[in-house]
Order: sequence, then C-alpha cells, then structure tokens
Amino acid sequence: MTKSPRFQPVQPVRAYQRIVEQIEDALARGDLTPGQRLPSERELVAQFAVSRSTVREALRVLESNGVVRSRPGDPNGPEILPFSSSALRKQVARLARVDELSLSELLGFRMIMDGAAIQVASRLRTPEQLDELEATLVAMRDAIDVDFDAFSEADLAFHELIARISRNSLIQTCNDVVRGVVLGLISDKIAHAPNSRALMLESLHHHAEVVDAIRAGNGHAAARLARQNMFDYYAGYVPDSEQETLRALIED
Amino acid sequence: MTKSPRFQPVQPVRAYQRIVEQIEDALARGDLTPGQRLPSERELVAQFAVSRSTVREALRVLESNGVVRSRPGDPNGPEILPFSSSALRKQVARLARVDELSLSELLGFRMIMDGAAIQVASRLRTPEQLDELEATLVAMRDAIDVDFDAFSEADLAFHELIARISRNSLIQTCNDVVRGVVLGLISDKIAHAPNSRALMLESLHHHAEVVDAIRAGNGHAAARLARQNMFDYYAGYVPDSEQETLRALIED
DNA sequence: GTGCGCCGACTGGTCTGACCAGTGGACTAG
DNA sequence: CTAGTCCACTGGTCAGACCAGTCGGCGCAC
Repeated sequence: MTKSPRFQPVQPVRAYQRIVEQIEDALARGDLTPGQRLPSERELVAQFAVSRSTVREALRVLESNGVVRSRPGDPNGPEILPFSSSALRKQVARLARVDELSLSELLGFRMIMDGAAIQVASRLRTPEQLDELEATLVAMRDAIDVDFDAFSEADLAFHELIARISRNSLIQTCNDVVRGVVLGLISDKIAHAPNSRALMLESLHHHAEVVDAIRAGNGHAAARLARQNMFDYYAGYVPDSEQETLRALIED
Repeated sequence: MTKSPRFQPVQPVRAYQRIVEQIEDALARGDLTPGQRLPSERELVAQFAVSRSTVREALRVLESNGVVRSRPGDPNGPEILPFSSSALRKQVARLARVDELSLSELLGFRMIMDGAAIQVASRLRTPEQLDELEATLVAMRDAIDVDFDAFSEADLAFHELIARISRNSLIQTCNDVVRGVVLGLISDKIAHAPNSRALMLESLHHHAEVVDAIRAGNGHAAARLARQNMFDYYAGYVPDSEQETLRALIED
C-alpha cells in the first residue's frame, strides 16, 4: 500500500500575501537589511503591478509584524526595522488576555525558565561576567533609593545579563517577553504597594545570594534561590488556590 | 527635585489601528468570542464610519495576527478564530530566518526547556499520567514501522504530554513553537537520512529511559537523559564548532 | 412531500482615481 | 555659509466600481 498523497487544504492566495512573502524572502536572503528603505507605496505599485490598496494591505501586515514602519511624508519610504521582541510580546500578551493564560502560569514559566538559565549560567560564566553580575547588584541597590521603575530596570538588567551568560538569545527573548507581559498585568499594583521598599530590599538580598551561589559554582542552589526569589516577589498577586502549584516549583 | 514627567513619543494613531484596538478589546472583554462572526466589511464601514480600505487594513492586521479569518463570498462575515500558536510560530520562524537565531541556539533552548519540563513533570506526575507516558512509548514503537512522519508525530505526542503533566501551557506552547521551527529547518534532511530507522530506535530507547527515571522519581536523571537524547538526535545537523556548546548543556 | 438544481443577493478581493496634511531636501536670500 | 522658504512627494483616507465566488432559498421535477 502506497502512502496517501496528503492533500493540502486549498485556499486562494491573496495578492497582498504574495507581496508580503516576496518582501520577507528578500529579508531572509539578506537582499533587504534593517535600516534600509522600501520604495514608496506608489513605486511598489509599479514594481508589483497591483493597486495601491493591495500594496498597503501588505504593508499593514508587515507593519503589524514589526518588519517595517511607515511614516507619512517621509520621502525615503517605509523603513525596514531590526527585529525586536515587541511583536512576540504582543502575541503572548494577547494569549494572556484571552485568559487562556493565568498570571500563575506566566510566573511558573518564569520560575522554570529563569532557574534553568541561572543553572546554565553558573556553569558557563567567566570571571569577568561574575564581576558584571556584581555590578548589576550595586546598580540595583542604588536604584532602590530612586523609585520602583528604576529598580525594575536594574532587575531587568540582571536577568538579561544572566540570559546573555547562558549564551542563548532565545532564553533572553523569552524572558523579555514573559517579563513584559507579567509586568503589564501587575505593574500598577506593585508600584502602589505600601511596603515596596522592603520588597525591593528583600529582592536585592535574594539576588545577592544567587550571585554567591553562582560564584561558588553551585548551579542547583543558585537556581533554587532564583525560583524562591521570584515566588516571594510575585506570589502575593496570585490567587491563594494557585500559590501551592507555584510553591511546588521552588524545589527541584 | 521632582521626577521628570516622562514624555511619551507622540505618533499619530491611524484610523485602522483604532479599529483593531476596538475589536481586540471586545475580544478581551469577552464581547466577542471565537467562533462568532464579525459583520461584513460593508457593515463595518457603516459602524466605524470609515472607508472600506481602512476597514480592510484593520482586518488584514487582525488576520495576520491570527485573530480572524476572512473568506470571500461567506455571507456570515469574517470569523473570530480561537487562539493558536501558529502566529507565535511565525514570529519565531521569522526571528530564525533573519539568522539572528542559529539551529544550535534553537536546540540549546529545547534542551534546556525540555529538561526543565521533564524535571517538573517527574515531580507532579500522577500514576495515571505515568501510564499515559508508557502508552506514548508503545505508539512510538509502532510508528517506527510506518514512516518518519508517523514517528515524528508520536514523538510530538510524548513531548506534549510532558508539557501537560508539568501543568503549564506556556511550556507546551513554547515547545510546540520551537519544535516546529527546528523541524522546518531540517525535517527534509532528517527524512532522507540513510540510517533513519536506527536513529528512531535509539531515540525510542532514550525515551524509555526517561520514562523509567520519571517513574523512579529521579527528576535529575530524567532531565539529563532527555537532554542527551535531544543532543544525539539533532547534533549531526549542527556545525562541529557549535556542538561543544550544546554538549556542555547535557550535564546539569 | 421530497429532493434537486438553479439563481440572485451578497461576500470579500482588487482596482482606479482623488484629496489632504505632513515631511524633508533643495533652493534661495541674506 | 547659514537660515529660511518652498514644493515635490509621502503616506492616510476616502468614494465608487467591477469581478469571482459562496450560500441560502426558491421553484421545479419526480
């Protein structure tokens, strides 16, 4: 018996889709690189031999995917953007909004993710990177006296450094995306917490412990501390019923 | 000194963007749910008091984000789609194509991710779920005699079950996305490997070992085996120079 | 009464052509 | 050489048109 031919569902290919494909392909091949400009809409009309509506629909798709940006009046035409995680973040945020994704799931993911990254980082880190980590701790301590946003930023720098040390930009992107979504959900609550200063101090303390464990080369301990830190920091915003699930993630 | 007011960059809000926002908000509020239909374009023109081009640009954006689907001739109007990870996968695939993301990074991410998921799963799994895992092993064994696609599908079922056991749909989505991208990059090469049957048998053996470790409640061992499996299975497609980085991830 | 095929109202996809506010480079006056 | 003006051209939006395709209902044949 021969294998059945596996037909594909037939769906008409819209003209604007083929334009999107062509531009994305050119980008993948390197014929188009970030910073370059696309021809003006009217010029694209001529090149693709379609109407302006069609070209514009293609541009809207590309724009919503973070590939290009059009600015009215700019004689240089639409700009090819460098990749950013904002489009990814938008997708995940949508996923979260439709409520198929709860805050506790996001946090659980971050605990797992960040723990794994720290474990890897504690093996791969160089002495110089250890110094860098110490420096971010100092920055966090200084930021406490400024305001919560500053502290949040310093905390972000710490986690980005960890992701970089683990030599995997996907981890970095992933952290970035999920962190952004989480903060989007609860940043307002955090900023108005009455004891925010105490929280920040405790968080700083935890981070210092993590760095100590990394210095000692104890990846397990570092990861565990990181998860504990994340839990302590955010658990208050999670319904009691779901806290247990998260707490179970702390131990490995 | 008072805090500086943190101005936002001012950028004109396009009409089609406000339409997108309104529809996405309605979706977030639950006024619109998957399966429902949007009014026809001409009806939307009337409701939003804009031209059809504008409505269509908004629909194209929503469509490219996987929110709706328009079919020509459908008297019911555009359909609200349930969330799927395909839009996410598209974004990550684009990220990979721009070559800021190498195969080795994708695999490294999967090794970390899958290892972490298995470690969590080995703590949370119920006896019934253990039985389910055994069942997927049987399915994989049977699939070897069919063809590579069948085996790949059975393997996918295994990893999806792991993700489900770890009780975090984000892990599931993440695995799904990255796995899809990786396979998109090398599935053709794998399918034509001369010794594909031997590879599949070895992979099956490794999976069985993982399940054994999960049964024994040894999360570390299970995770390590999983990473080893992933490495053995895919390392051949990674440049030699990058294999070392991946090999370093196997041990925890 | 029931099943079938036809038809038309309507859909989305595309095109044409138009107007406007705004941009930025070239050109000019000092 | 600078500062200011100006205009060609940009993207954003609109109105109106045509086409191929779809679906639901009507009427016909059985």
